[in-house]
Amino acid sequence: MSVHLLQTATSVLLKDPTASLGDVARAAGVGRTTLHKRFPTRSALVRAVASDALDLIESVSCHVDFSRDDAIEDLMTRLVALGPRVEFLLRFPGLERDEELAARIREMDRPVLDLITRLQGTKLRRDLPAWWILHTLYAGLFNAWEAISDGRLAPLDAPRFVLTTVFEGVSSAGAADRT
Amino acid sequence: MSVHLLQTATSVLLKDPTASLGDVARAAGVGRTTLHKRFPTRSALVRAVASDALDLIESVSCHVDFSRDDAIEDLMTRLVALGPRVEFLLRFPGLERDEELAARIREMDRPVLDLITRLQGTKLRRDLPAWWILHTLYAGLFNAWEAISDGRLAPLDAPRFVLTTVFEGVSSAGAADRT
DNA sequence: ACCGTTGTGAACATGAGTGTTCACCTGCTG
DNA sequence: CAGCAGGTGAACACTCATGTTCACAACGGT
Repeated sequence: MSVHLLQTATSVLLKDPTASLGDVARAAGVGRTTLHKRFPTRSALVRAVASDALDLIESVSCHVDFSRDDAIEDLMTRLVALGPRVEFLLRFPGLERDEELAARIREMDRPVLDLITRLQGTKLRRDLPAWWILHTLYAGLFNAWEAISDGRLAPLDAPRFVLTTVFEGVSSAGAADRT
Repeated sequence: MSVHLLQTATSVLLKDPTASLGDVARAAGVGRTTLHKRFPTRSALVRAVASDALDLIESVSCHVDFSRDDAIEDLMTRLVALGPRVEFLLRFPGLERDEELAARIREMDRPVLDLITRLQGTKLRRDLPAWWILHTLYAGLFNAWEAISDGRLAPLDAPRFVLTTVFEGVSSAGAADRT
C-alpha cells in the first residue's frame, strides 16, 4: 500500500519534478486527502521518497563485501537493478539543500570512496582523484538508467555496459586485451 | 544587456529550476516588467535560454573539423569550456518536451554520432553502440561541469580528466601504456 | 525643447497548488 | 450490532507565480 504510493510518487516526480500533489495522488489511484494524511506537506513527500531511495541503497550495499577486490563490480551490478527509485536521488532538483539528506548521502558515499582509494593501490589508476572516479561510476549508472527508461538498453545488458565503459573506456585500445 | 540577462537567467534557473521570474529579474538587476517585455512568458524565457545554449554549441562545433581523427578530443575540449550555459540544456527538466528544441538537439547530435560510428572502425571500440558512447561523452562533460562549479576541479584540468576517463577508463590497466 | 524609445515600480486580476476541515462511506473487530 | 480506523470527495481559505496595464522617469536623436 504505502510502498506502492512511494513508488508511484517516485516515477511521477522523476518524470516531472513540478508535478502537483494532485497528479501524484491520481497516478497512485488515491485521493489527494489520503496523500495529505500520509505526507502532510509536499516537502515531506519528497523527503520520504528520497529517504526510501536511501534505504534501498543501504539494503543493497550491506550485501556487498567491501573487502573484496571486485566489490565495485558487485555494487554497481546491484545498483543498476534498482533503477528509477534511486535515480530520483541523483536527479531531483533541490534535494541537496536538505541537510539531513545530504548528510546521509555523504555517509553513503564514504565506504565507496574508501574502497576506491584502497583499490587505487592496485586496479584503479592513481592519476585521478577518488571522488572523480566515484562520480564517473555514478555517471555510468545514470546513463544506464536513462537508456533503459528510453527503451534503448536491455536491463540485463546494463551492468556490462556500465562496467566495461567506466573501467576500460570507449577506446578500442582497452578492448584488445579483452577480446 | 540582453546577453547578460540570458546568462543570469541560465545560472539562476540552473541552480533552482523552480525559481520565479521575480528571482530571475532581481538576479539580473532589472525589473520584472522589463523581463516580461523581453520574454512574454516563462516558457519563452526558458526556450530563449535553451536556444542560446544551442547557438553557443553550434558556434563551437562549426570550428571543429569532423574529418580529423581527433575531432572528438577537440570538440570535448571546446565544450568543457562552455560550462553552465550548456549544462542547462542537459539538465533543465521538461526541456525535451519542446519538440522544436528536441529536434535541434537531435540535429546537433547527428554529426557527432556519425563521427563516432566512423571512428568505431579505428580507435573506438565496436562492442558498444554509438549512442552509448555519445552519452558517455556527455556524462563526462556533465561530471566536469559539476565538479568545476563545486570548486573541486580546476577548469584547465577538466579536458584532460574527461578525455582520459572516457577513452581509457578508470582502470589502471589502460593507464600503463600512457605513463 | 520635443518626442519616441526603453526601463521601472506599483497595482491588479487570475489561476494553480497547497493545506485544512468536514461529512460520508467502507471494512474490520470486539 | 456498535464502534473504530482508514479512505474519499467536496469545499474552503490562503499563498504565490504569473501576466497585464498604467503612469512616470531617463535617455538620445531631431
